[in-house]
Amino acid sequence: MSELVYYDLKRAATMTPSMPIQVARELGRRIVAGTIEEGTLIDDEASLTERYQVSRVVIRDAVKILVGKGLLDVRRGIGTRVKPRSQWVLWDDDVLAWHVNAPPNQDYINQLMDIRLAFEPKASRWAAERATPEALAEIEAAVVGMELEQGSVEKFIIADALFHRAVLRAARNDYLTAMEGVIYSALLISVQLTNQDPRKNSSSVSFHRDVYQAIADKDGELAEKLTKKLLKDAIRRLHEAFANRES
Amino acid sequence: MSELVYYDLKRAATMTPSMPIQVARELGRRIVAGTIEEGTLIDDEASLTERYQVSRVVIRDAVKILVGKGLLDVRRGIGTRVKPRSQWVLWDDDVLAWHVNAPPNQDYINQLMDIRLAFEPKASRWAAERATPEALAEIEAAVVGMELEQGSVEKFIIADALFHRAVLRAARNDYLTAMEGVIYSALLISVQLTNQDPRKNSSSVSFHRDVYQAIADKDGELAEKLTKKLLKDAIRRLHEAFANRES
DNA sequence: ATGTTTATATATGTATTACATAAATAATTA
DNA sequence: TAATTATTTATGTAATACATATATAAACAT
Repeated sequence: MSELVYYDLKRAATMTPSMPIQVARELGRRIVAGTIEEGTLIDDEASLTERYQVSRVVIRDAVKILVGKGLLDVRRGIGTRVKPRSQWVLWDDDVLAWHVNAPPNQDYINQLMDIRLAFEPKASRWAAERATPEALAEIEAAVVGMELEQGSVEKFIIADALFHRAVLRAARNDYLTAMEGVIYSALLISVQLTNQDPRKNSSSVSFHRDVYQAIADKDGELAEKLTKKLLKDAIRRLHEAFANRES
Repeated sequence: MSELVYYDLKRAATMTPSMPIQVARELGRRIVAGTIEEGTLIDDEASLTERYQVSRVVIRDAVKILVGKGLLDVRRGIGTRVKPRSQWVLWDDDVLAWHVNAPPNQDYINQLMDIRLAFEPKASRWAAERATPEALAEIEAAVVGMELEQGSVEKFIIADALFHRAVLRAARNDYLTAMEGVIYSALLISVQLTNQDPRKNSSSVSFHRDVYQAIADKDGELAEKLTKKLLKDAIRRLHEAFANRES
């Protein structure tokens, strides 16, 4: 489980990604994980051609993908350098996905959860105000999916992610919709960090149903409040896990 | 004024962008503006090579940039198709910049402002709670910049943008910091839509100073509230402008 | 000895040609 | 008529050559 689940959720799991994409992922993962440090010059095109046994065209394509995500900076005569993290396109789906495989970082997950706390309660409110019947049905389907549990931890997390995605979509704002990656990344990293079976939080599923009910009842105020509560509970459990980790 | 100011703010204004970037911008602008419609097949590589008088390598690089932003979908044997807007990487800086030059769209600016309303008040609160002295100084400098007005509308807008950016940075969350583009895009489009001199809103500048003061006083509650008020006022003025537009 | 200019090495940028491969369409055959 | 097989179209990859920006080293003049 991990990055692969992320790509599943994004339906971006092509059977055989093109060669430049494969190389870009390989390099991207290493950069995000910190294996290749910021400011470092990576191998030149000739060496990479050798290492990955592909033509220069493929290498250059791969590098260009990472330049687009702000991970690399290419300058002729000099080479290709890893950009400082502050300049990465953090909202990018691949960058978010690669973080799932990176070494656990408490500060990072805190930032993700803060962002969720900023957006999702508002999204719930807007969903209550303007969700279409289809969007409502999608949210409820996700709740049902969580309730069934479906046997595996992985499937439970996917159902959880689908719930939050459905709420974002119901809010009918393209920028919110485009934020689903933050949720996937946060959920997947949380599970790894706490190292707990999320299904054991007995209250969690009913919390989700309550949010759905508030949205279905078009009670924006309540939907916002409950979503905030739901997220703060998740954050609390994360902090508890950190505390245990230390000891 | 327009897209160029956006790039100024992002400090991305290279004197001479590489040829692939030039071609990508040309195509990107047209797609975002809707000149090239969704689902359309764009010209094939040979034709584009002809039109722009560059090699196939350059065309392919340009196309690949737009693929990275979700604007194009390339499939061999078929050609290159404009993806539906729902799949664009709306958070991308270039995509946001190109929207500034696109035909005015009320629904779009509403979405941008809703997003600002979701995260900026929270950002102000966090800024009040954790801003460093340097970050505080940056915010105040921006307020002073607005107060001086500096003669031109353009410079005033830039000062305004710098204020909101400084607040985001002060909140010390990398994902917030990476959202500055939304603010630039929203400000630039707003000015075009209302077609008013923003300096004429006499209350606006003092509102900004009030927000700064709350942050400096570490009063998160107040900072959040004032920012919400400031944004709602901006939204109200936008709606008034729309009303006048109709008549 | 120091500062400036000039050559050279290095690495990416662009152009060109050739061929591979996926997808759609047309032609052929059972 | 349906299934199969060419053929066409357009992108994917490879290889080579040369252009150009940058840094480093060498030569030179003061």
